Amino acid sequence: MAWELNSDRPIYAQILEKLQVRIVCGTYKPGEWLPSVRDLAAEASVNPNTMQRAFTELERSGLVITQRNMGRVVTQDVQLIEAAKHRMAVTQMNSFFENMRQLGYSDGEIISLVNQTANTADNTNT
Amino acid sequence: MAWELNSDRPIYAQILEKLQVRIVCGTYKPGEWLPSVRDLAAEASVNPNTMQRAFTELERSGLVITQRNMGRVVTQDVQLIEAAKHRMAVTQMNSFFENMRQLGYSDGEIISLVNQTANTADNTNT
DNA sequence: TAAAGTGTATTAGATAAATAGTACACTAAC
DNA sequence: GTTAGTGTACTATTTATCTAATACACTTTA
Repeated sequence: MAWELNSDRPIYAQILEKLQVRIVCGTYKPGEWLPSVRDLAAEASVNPNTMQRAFTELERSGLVITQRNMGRVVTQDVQLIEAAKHRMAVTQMNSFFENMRQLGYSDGEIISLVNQTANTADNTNT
Repeated sequence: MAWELNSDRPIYAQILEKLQVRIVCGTYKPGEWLPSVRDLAAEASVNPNTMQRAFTELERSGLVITQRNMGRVVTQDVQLIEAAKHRMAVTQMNSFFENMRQLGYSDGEIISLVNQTANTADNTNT
């Protein structure tokens, strides 16, 4: 599983986002036990402290529940997961529109460009 | 003019992007003299060294030309500016699609959501 | 009981980024 | 010539992040 961490943002923040994505997109399923902090840190080639910090931040969203001395599980509250997914999508949408408008594109142009991009097959490997 | 710098990324990188945007969207027009490093630093509430670093990086794109001991001007090469604008738009589009797909949305759903968001009037102040 | 595996906490060191303060060489305007 | 305003360079300090290396309390399992 690729983590693809780069150095232009704090690593713990990148890990936090990736964990959120994996939960809302179903890679980690509701009620499922997560790998241990040490294992995930090794998988991501990162210090355990860094992974721990990412989880500490992730706790607050309620998407994972820590069962001390046993591990962590993904919440079984599918509505909470769906709400997080929706919230992340809205954030993506708004920042996308804001950035495109700042570049000088009208909403019509944005829609047109989105349709073009969606109809292009080879835009997944950029 | 609002700079809206936050701490989750290097400040010089954020400034660099904002300067690029201001050039491609016409806030700073072709051939126009830019404010001095010291003035811009004061305007952005940032150390002059940080603003200087942003400009040093910006030089490489060719969007601004430094005339030593006199100041900096925006390039008059409108094709270069247009190319930069297009490149930034493509980058925005691709990362947007990548992120939305990772969240589990199909291209059809993305297009639908984009249309909804564009038709919503109050999404500029989020 | 003993061992292995959890989350968690702590201390120390390394690195990058931002700030602060100062200085230099040059140009334009007075 | 003098002064003000450019870009640029330099050192030192502070802060945040990441790493490294332990250590502890607890649960599960053998």
